[in-house]
Amino acid sequence: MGSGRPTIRDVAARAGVSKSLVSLALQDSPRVAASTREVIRQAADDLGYRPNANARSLGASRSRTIGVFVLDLHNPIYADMLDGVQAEARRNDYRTIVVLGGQDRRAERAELEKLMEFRVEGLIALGHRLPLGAHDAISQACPAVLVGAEPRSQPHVTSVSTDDLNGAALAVDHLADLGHERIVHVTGGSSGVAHKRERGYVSAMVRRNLKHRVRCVVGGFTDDDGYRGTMEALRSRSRPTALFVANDFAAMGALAAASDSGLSVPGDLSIVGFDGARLTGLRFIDLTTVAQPLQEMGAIAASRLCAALESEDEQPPRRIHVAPQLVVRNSTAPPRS
Amino acid sequence: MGSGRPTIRDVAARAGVSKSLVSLALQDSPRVAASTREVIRQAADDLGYRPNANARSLGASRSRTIGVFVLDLHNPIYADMLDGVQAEARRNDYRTIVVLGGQDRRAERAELEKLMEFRVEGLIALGHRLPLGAHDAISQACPAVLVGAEPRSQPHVTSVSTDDLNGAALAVDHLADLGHERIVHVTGGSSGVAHKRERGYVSAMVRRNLKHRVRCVVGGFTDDDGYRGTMEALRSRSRPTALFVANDFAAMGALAAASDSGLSVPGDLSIVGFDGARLTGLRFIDLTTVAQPLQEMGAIAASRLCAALESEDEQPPRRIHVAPQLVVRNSTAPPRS
DNA sequence: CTGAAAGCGCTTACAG
DNA sequence: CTGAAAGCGCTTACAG
Repeated sequence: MGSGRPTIRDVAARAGVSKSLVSLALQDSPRVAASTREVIRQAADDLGYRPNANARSLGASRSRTIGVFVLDLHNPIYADMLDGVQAEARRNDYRTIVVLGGQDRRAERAELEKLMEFRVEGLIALGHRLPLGAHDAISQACPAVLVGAEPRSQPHVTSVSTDDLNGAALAVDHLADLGHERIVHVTGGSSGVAHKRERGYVSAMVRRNLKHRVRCVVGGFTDDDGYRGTMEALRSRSRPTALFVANDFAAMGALAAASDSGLSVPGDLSIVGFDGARLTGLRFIDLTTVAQPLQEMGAIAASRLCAALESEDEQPPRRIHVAPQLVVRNSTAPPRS
Repeated sequence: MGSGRPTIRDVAARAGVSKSLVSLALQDSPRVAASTREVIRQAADDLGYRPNANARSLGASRSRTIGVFVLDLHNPIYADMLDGVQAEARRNDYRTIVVLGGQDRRAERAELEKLMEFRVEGLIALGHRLPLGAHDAISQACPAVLVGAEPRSQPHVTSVSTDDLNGAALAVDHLADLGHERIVHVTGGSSGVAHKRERGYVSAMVRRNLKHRVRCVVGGFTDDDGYRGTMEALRSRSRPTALFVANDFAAMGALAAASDSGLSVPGDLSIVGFDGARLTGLRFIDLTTVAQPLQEMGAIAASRLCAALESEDEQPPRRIHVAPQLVVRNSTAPPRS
């Protein structure tokens, strides 16, 4: 196929002009007469002409394409981020190519190579870490922005992440305002994001004069992790009345642990998650959570990246923080008096 | 950027051979001497050479790329399908470009145009319908396969879908085997897939001599739809003891409706979903469901498409059906005696 | 087994 | 405002 499709040359012939003019006209260049432009447009339409993106990239020596690496499509928060990225990229007249990570390292590298072979001009990584091998990509002068975390060791990468400290504070304040004191944190494990949420919890507890109540149990970011962490928290003699769980998946595990322990939520136990995946809004889940502005984060990343690509001079890398928002649903209530 | 990167010409110079030979060697052509090949490989490595996919597509007049249209990334079943597609495409040495639908029609068309501009050689659509405008793409001799439904009006499109009739039968048999008789179906609405599941339910009920118990209430494929449908089903004087719900999202709505009605699941009410999204395996959900072999479906689609692209002669379109499998979890049990 | 040449479909100075 | 020409980085007959 391919050779059957009309090319710029066919359009030129039909419009009775040169190829160059067709190219210019289709780019909306002001250098072509309005009337000519119309004739060319018409000819292109008549022929059902579609530009060949590959040829265009090659000819222009730039692809106007940005690569989007999605760490784990099974976590729906990335779908939201992706929506934001796509919309903003389109607005800036950039194409996107999305590839998936998360499986084995080999596949992940291969996907990244693919991006490089397409000659993407920039990279957006959605996830809590840069994809393996991204370092190469970046050092080869392809600007990158990480959405969802701050890279520890890549100061030259721009990042867009939620203010996790403040997010944790929102959760603690909400629970404390309801009258809870025995608020336990089921942590997210040892990642950077998890640590921040943990630190945020601790300082908020201190600020609320609940320093003596501070207690963390180790969890993680999966359903299982949340389940186990919660079970451990509940084993304590002075049972918590509320849990702040590191993310929504783990919070769903906490919900299950509560139920398995014969505790009703929010009657016996209040639970707050983190992330604001749409899923948590399902009636059956109905989880109070600290929502990240996911679409906005994607949009900001795309808009930054496009700006960096447009301007010639190097943009300084930045750590951009967005504000989380507490979404109160049915998993939290005042403690039983 | 771009011009800074090494090209085939740089590799040729370093290896002391012609560009043609480099091209051939990198394609693993048997026409180049093993020793030469090694020299060339080495040179390429030394330079950190990465082929330019755009140039390659243009030069070869084919892209070795297939476009994947994903209807709704927020439904996690598509992530599973996508895994299958990607793995199989890679195995066949095809690249994939994935684009997202589901928002407004304009955006959907634009995404499809993008695919065409990349000159994808084939199209895989993940969802219950072909994307708007796909008809153009297909008529332009780009073979397409639809995963997740059978297109009603496009006989020239190959499709891979679950045997919904049989799937519904699995659900009914499971419930009937447990001893249920008042099994109500909360339908998926008016789509083709929904109709098949409904028909499957009816014939299975008849086969089990439960014809007099057949009862459908209108639902849909969302959480809300399932909630409303279930509420209606429960309002009846002879309350059902079991529900077969059209998909997993709706089944989660059913779970919520049961809970809001003070009914325990599976004690007072058994619920079976359909799709087998990973989500349903979460402890807190723990839903018995008719699982589609999602990854396999994606893989089959990719493998068919690649085969069609390799062989010169037109492949006849096919309706491929895969077998669903019942996953028994904790939302079903014998009825209270 | 290897090389010189033409071509893929665009874009972009450069002239006019 | 318009056209002829060179070039983007590959691949692919065609010779040898």
